[in-house]
Amino acid sequence: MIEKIKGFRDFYPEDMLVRENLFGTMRKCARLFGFLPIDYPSLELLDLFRTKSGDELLSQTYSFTDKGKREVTLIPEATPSTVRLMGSRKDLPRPVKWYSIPKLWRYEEPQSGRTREHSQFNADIFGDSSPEADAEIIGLACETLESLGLKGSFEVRINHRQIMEKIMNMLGTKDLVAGLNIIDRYRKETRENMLEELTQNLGSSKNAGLLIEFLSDKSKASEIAKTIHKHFPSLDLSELVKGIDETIRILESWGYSNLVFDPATVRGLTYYTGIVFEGFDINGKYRSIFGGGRYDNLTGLISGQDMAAVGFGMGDAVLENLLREKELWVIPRERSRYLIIPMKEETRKYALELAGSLRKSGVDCSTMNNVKSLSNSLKSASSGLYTHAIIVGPKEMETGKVTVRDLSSGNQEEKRMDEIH
RNA sequence: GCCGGGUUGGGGUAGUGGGUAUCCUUGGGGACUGUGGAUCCCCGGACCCGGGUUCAAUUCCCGGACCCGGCCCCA
Repeated sequence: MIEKIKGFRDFYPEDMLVRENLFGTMRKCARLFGFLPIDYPSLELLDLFRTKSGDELLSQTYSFTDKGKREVTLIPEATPSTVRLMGSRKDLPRPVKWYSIPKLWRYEEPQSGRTREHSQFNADIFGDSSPEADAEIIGLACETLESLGLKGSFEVRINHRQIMEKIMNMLGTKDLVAGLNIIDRYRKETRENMLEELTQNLGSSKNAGLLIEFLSDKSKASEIAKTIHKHFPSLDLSELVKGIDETIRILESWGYSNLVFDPATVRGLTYYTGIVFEGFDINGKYRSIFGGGRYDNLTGLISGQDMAAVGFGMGDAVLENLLREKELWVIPRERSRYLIIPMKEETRKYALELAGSLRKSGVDCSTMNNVKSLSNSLKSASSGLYTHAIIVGPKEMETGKVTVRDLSSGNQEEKRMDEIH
């Protein structure tokens, strides 16, 4: 027996039926918001990811040199490929709204909610820098989770990169990127470590203390201005706050709740330029369900043409953890699956003919291809693969009707073929 | 890359420095000849891998792989 590769997953029908439904919901929601599907290779030149990231990310790619001596990698994220597609089609009317559900790979130690191969629902809007576009992106993420039955089970933590940059600069940061990186670890570190690292970064323990007070002040999203003013009364960020306020107002008008302003959400990636956000389960038990933000400069780096862009990614692993916890990881109620049971040898051919015509009319069915006692046949039929059994014996052949048995209730009735669906 | 805990048929388990490795379940076959999705009978299937200690290792020791979880990092 050959083992499968570490950190990769097999999926059996009982999970695939749920997963297909999950991805179906994502596609349906994307289309509701006016996004169109794209896809791209699983393998790309490593250079595509060099552009925007440092050695750290590159060391965590599933990469190798191919037979043509090219450095290639299984794609670790969706955005660079999406941007590459965007850059090759300068004829498209904007805004461009695309979604995809690629498999992504990362060479890291697997742990809860993180595997080496996962699927990620990804959506982006290009060429629209408005607060409305930000709202559409976050709204799509929210709508997807709500469609899955998670309304009220998650919150969206929202922040803005430029707000944080202004604050960090005011507090005297010596290294903005490093500073944001420290903030990104806020919920994982002890207060002492935070204070020490931020004091180092800001060169002032007083300012580090002020910043920590601010970081811990998660508030309602509608009160961003108030919260910032409370901590930094001298700072005027009204222009920036205006945009993010508008985004939040739109989201609330669409009925999405549990939006919070969280100064500690900054996202690790360096390329974000505007709004940033992450979705978490309300108990904070899992890693982020989705995350994203505005990255107006990245398209320029990859495609040579600057373009506004905002997007998010939502992985399947954490989502599955959460759905299982909420007992929502269930095979959806769907179309019936019939098993046609021939009672006698002489009815086998009839059973096959029946299957043929049922399929022509769009009914999912299989035939049992051997003849056993009826109780044994029903036992086989009740393995969970089928919702109904169709019993055909000499009697049915004569009358032209069949006996249809509901395998969950045990009820059965005589039906004409055109009554089966 | 680092740290902790695991690993016995497909799934769940019992047990042991020595003989045919336990039980349940699932799977296959049969009896039972149109409704007991039962019952009964039969069959298949496992000690993660490598090295060491030992007369003898599934069992003890070391290493590795994989699984679960944590760190780092987060796309």
